[in-house]
Amino acid sequence: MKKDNSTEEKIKQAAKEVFISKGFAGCSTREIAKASGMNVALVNYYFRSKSQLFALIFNAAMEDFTNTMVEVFGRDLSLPEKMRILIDKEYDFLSKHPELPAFIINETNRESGISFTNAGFFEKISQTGIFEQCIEAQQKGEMREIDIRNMTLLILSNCHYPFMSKNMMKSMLKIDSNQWKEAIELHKTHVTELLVNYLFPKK
Amino acid sequence: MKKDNSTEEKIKQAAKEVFISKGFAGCSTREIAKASGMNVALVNYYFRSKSQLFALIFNAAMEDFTNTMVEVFGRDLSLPEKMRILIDKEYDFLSKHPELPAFIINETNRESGISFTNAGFFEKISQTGIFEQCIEAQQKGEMREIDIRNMTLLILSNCHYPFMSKNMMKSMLKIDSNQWKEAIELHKTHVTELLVNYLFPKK
DNA sequence: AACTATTTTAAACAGTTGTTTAAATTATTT
DNA sequence: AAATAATTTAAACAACTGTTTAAAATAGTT
Repeated sequence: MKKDNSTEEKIKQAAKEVFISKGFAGCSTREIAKASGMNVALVNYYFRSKSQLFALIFNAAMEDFTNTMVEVFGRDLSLPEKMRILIDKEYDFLSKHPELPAFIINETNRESGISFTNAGFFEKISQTGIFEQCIEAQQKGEMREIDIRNMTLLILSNCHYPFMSKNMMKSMLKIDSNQWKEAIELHKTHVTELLVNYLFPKK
Repeated sequence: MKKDNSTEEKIKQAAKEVFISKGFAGCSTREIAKASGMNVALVNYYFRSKSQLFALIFNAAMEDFTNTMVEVFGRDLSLPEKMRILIDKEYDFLSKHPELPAFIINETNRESGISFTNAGFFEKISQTGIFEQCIEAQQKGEMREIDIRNMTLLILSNCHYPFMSKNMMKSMLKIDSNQWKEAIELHKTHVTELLVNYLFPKK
């Protein structure tokens, strides 16, 4: 049937890069076609429309985006251990994919944007048993009384924002890329202590 | 001379709203013209080009964006007091302008985007004397040994991200706008304690 | 009043946008 | 080898993009 399935894959790969770095509104189908070495008609031949191709990319990105959390929460570890490992893994992952948080948040905010099926994030997190583990830890007095939503927001804020704000911080603080890299590496240790100390205070 | 200076002002006001909510790439000059009740030619008559109008809006937004920090740091207060007031004021400000952080960060990340003169942010912050106050507090042992850049990043992460991520969080956590509002109000208190406790630990 | 400068308008411009068409090419099946 | 199906191409489409033009309308000056 298919002469060369790598055409479809090439377009998808190029679309991923272009969409994530420029956003839906910031690029054209012709740009994606050129980046993949194909022509415009092929983009719509394989994916029907710019919007449908985008939805594909977005949902995959969302999957990657929430993967680490689901994976780490699902392990058999204490909460402070999970927290430390999660932050470490998030910083690792985002060092390789620094554009992802801004992409997700942007496109989620775009009017008439993605339908955002949520891809069952809440359910996946729920199935890890993290909620029960938190409630239990709170009853034992090992964890601060904090809504799980606020805990999530604290984690995401301190993991995502440093990468999203790279260019802004470089300009505001007048630092170059090397200094930023140093600052980020140091920042990870601050964030870890900050969150662990706050969420699991020693009496 | 000017028949009606409100024309220029109307366009500027409409441009501000449209640019901030849709971004430079996400809107057209015709959309701005229509939003202001004027026509396309007038936009370029008063502002020469979409880019120049955008630069005007962006720089003003950047000014608003960094205002609170400069203002609070310039007061005659202790560092923990400044921190508490700053967070309170940031949450107040961002409740009224929730789209601003995402706008600034997005446009700062856009390729061939704004020249971003920085508007002397670093100098303005420096002139408040906050750096010296931090060093002094650290020498007295009242403040944790932390680079001022990392301190800044901690503050911005925990103030900006909650507002930028509103739609994402609503979807991920399956909550409505009222629940989000409650969560944000609560979050402010968490962030305040989190940061004050970390930066100014009691021995 | 006539004249000048400023503001507003409608129309046009060249280029780009997402998408579709129909023909050409290639692969697969018979 | 012939017939069928899948893939690729170049070209076209209508709508929209930022910007400019020249004429019309208005305001200000003499």
